[in-house]
Amino acid sequence: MQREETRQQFEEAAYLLKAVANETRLGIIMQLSKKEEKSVTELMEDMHCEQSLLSHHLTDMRAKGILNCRKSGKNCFYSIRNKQVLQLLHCLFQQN
Amino acid sequence: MQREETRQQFEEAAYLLKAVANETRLGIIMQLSKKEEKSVTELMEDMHCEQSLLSHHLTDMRAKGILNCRKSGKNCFYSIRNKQVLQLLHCLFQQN
DNA sequence: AAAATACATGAATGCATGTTCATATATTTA
DNA sequence: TAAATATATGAACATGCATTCATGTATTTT
Repeated sequence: MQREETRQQFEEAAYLLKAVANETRLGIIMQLSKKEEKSVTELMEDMHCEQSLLSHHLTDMRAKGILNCRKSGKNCFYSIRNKQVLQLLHCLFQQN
Repeated sequence: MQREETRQQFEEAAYLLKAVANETRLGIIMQLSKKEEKSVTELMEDMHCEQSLLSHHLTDMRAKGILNCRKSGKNCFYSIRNKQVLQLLHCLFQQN
């Protein structure tokens, strides 16, 4: 595919898109866009999502640099690290 | 997950994201964002992408309502149908 | 009408992803 | 210190997706 720099940009963009191209993940990002940080339990309740499934997604998005995690006692507070996903979310849900 | 309307919005958004979350597909969209419409051969050359692979992606994106196809003689001219992907592309590659 | 061109299709394969279930770990509370 | 709470992890499985190869089909050119 075209110039090498462009190709790499596409690889990176595709990587990011893949990392969020999922209903549950978009839900997580949406929730975290509303409240700086939320615990897993909080997310579970907001989203009616099963603990284990949520945890897998959170762990994975964290590993991919999309989310941050702050531990505090029994809780784990997640927040958005890669701000580009916020723009993406906005772009997807803007009301034109 | 949250209110049903929101859930559905997320499903739709995830569907769109999945449909473009791929290096080759982003390349196609980028090319088509530069020139209203292009034939498969033209895309092949621009992208150094194998015919069959390209065709699969094109067919699929067309089936998903992202691209349009206009036949003319031996050629098939593809163009962008779902304009939202242009916004997405712009969002992904804007230079801040 | 035969050959060439442009594109699509389908099978096969391998890898990635989403989900569930069971279980582990760390922390706190009783 | 035992039980409860919050979260993570890993195996297992099913499904999806990207890619390649071989071949099909339609159109055009010779």
